[in-house]
Amino acid sequence: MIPKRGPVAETLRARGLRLTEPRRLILDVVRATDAHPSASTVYRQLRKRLPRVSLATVYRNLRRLAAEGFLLERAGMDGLRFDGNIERHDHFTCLTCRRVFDVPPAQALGPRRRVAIRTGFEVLDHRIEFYGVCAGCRRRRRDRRAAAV
Amino acid sequence: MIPKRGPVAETLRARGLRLTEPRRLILDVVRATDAHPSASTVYRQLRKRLPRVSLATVYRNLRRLAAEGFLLERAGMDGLRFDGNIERHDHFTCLTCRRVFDVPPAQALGPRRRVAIRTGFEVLDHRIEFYGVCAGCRRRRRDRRAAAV
DNA sequence: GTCGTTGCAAACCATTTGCATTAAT
DNA sequence: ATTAATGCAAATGGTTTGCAACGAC
Repeated sequence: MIPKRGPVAETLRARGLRLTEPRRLILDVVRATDAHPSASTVYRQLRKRLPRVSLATVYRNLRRLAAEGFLLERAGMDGLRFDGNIERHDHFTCLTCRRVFDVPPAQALGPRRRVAIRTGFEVLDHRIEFYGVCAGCRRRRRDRRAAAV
Repeated sequence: MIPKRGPVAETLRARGLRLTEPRRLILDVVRATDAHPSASTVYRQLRKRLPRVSLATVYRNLRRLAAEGFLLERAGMDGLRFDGNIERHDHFTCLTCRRVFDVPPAQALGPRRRVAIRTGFEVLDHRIEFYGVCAGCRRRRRDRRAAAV
């Protein structure tokens, strides 16, 4: 739970921004999950705590919070997503259930340097997206197979 | 230029699909560039050759061609993009000009196996997204600095 | 001739914006 | 008191869909 006074409030204030109730709760909702929610998912969650909030406010705050570095904005195949985890990390997308999981960052400094040398580009950052079948879907697949026998 | 008869036409026919003029030219347009065009960019290009074509046809074909494996569908921060290069490869996004460049695939089998072991997920594929400043933007930046002196 | 595909227009849906009002500082 | 932020409603813009006509096979 983000307090009304604290590092978040101060950082915002220093930039002429205010920690309003909707803003505080929106950051709260996104930080509380690792499911990379969409704006409308956040909205649905938020309304439980703040029934009069508008979807426009959710959008405005998600973008603003991302711009200020409190959240990460991600473009998924299914639209805009928000990530409360701002640490460096990679992602794993389950091709079966489509869920996106956080995974600890890979040490891919090798490839990074290689790209720089090959292309003359200045490589500042990188993310790896892994694709496959998550543990739950593997189990389900296995069970289904067993049942078919 | 994709011929009316050839591997593409045959693969499509085998799946009950037809190689129509719009479809042929759409695949052509996307394959002719490495700029990861959006639907409307493809549309603009296509109309030069087929003035009566509709945007709906472009969308329908891009999705269908991607579903059939002739193109890759990519979600960029600026919407849906299509990639005519279906070989395994990674991407480099210039943080200055926003362009996305293809880069040869990195040998990241190490990280891949590591993720599998750590998470119990079955990792089938992965893509690396690199971010930084491309050669053109670096040069421009350098020139601007030189001019400022 | 069959049936997948097209063009057109309307529908859809996520996201954004204008504006009068509210609330954080 | 000042002015950023909100709720609401309307607008926007990219993407999809229904349907009659068309065209690949």
